[in-house]
Amino acid sequence: MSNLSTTSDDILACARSLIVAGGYNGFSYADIADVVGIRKASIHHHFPSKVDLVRTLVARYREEAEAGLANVELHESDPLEQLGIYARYWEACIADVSAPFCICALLASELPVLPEEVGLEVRAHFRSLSAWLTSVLERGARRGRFQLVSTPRAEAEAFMATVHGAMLSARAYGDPKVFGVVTGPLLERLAPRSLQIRP
Amino acid sequence: MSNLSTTSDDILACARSLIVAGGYNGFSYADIADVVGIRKASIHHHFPSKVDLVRTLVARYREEAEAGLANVELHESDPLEQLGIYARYWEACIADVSAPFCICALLASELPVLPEEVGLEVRAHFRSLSAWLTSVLERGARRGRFQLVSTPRAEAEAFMATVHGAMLSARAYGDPKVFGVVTGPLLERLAPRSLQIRP
DNA sequence: GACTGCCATCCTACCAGAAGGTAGGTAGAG
DNA sequence: CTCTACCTACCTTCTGGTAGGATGGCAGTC
Repeated sequence: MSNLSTTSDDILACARSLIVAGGYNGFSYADIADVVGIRKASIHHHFPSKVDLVRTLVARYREEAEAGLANVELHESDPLEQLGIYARYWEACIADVSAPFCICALLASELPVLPEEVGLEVRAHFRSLSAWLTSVLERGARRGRFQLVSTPRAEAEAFMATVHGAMLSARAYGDPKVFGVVTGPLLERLAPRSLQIRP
Repeated sequence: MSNLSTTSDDILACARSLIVAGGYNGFSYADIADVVGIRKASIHHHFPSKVDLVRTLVARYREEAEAGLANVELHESDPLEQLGIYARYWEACIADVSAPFCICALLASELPVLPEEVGLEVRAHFRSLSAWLTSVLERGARRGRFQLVSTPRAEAEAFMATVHGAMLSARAYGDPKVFGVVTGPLLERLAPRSLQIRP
């Protein structure tokens, strides 16, 4: 039933983990070929160029992310819990070795040398994530659930930046726990104990 | 008087800006040769291998950073102002095009594919910066200048993560102002208005 | 069912250029 | 005479990418 062969997905999954490890210039078609068990040229059949590969990869990542956030919205209505689910999702990803970094955050750091088409996708993810966080914070503030120091937009940007920075620190220290140490108080601060008891 | 020729410094400065743009795998000896106006082979005279080049580059960066922080310590005794100087330093770097990213933060994102020797220097910078921030926050808390939610160490990690994430966001949005939007409230939060009037 | 053409997948074999790096030489300063 | 800084010329390996062929499944048609 799947309209895309498993090989194509394997290539994408492999490229994803390679990008997570070393960014756009940190891997080659040969690396993917080795892991997937296919010849270099065969990858070009599925993705004519490296730009094609990474662009579709990031586009799909964005879709998944947006679907994930929509799902959070669907199953949890409390803004604080929504942010908690988001933070704990990454905490889990970083704790097991599966995906210890957001590929868009990683690629954003090399934006100046990224192919334009890839860069556009990366920027779009930032806008989309920031928009969601802003809406959550806005709603939370309206309901008196959050105690915001500045505007929802600014708080959203700060939240996103801290999460991304926490990923970086966890990687730098080689210690997954750092992520939780940084992001835990982040939620705590948005909704101090006094607000924890729901009306 | 300088025990290192200007060429050597030129190479380092050039490599630095190239790394800021695209990380370890984002530049080549040929790129440096083009900019500095020298042949590829001549770079090998100053830095036998790429690892040598980047290791000394990061080592020097660390030295400069530590000297800079020591200097802050020397000229400003107020902890809040110290953090302010640090934050505004980066704000200025990002605002003009000079150095819109901390090379250690950038390199940390590609840590898994970095040569070990370079990785060690990068990690060392994180530890050193975190130690300084911790000491500043500790002192500030003792003096009743800061209102800390968690331990000085945790607050320091959060501060550092947020600054790094703010660099990333500024780059992703292509808008230097984002850095200030994120880091401004960060200081504001540590020392609320009520504490601003010094005893 | 057998024949046929088509298309997707994967292959071997190749290419040009870029990568990091080496060998060996020259010019000038001390 | 030596040492530093730089050069030309070259090497190997990797890079993303191409050309063209083998295989094999799946229509449609007789």
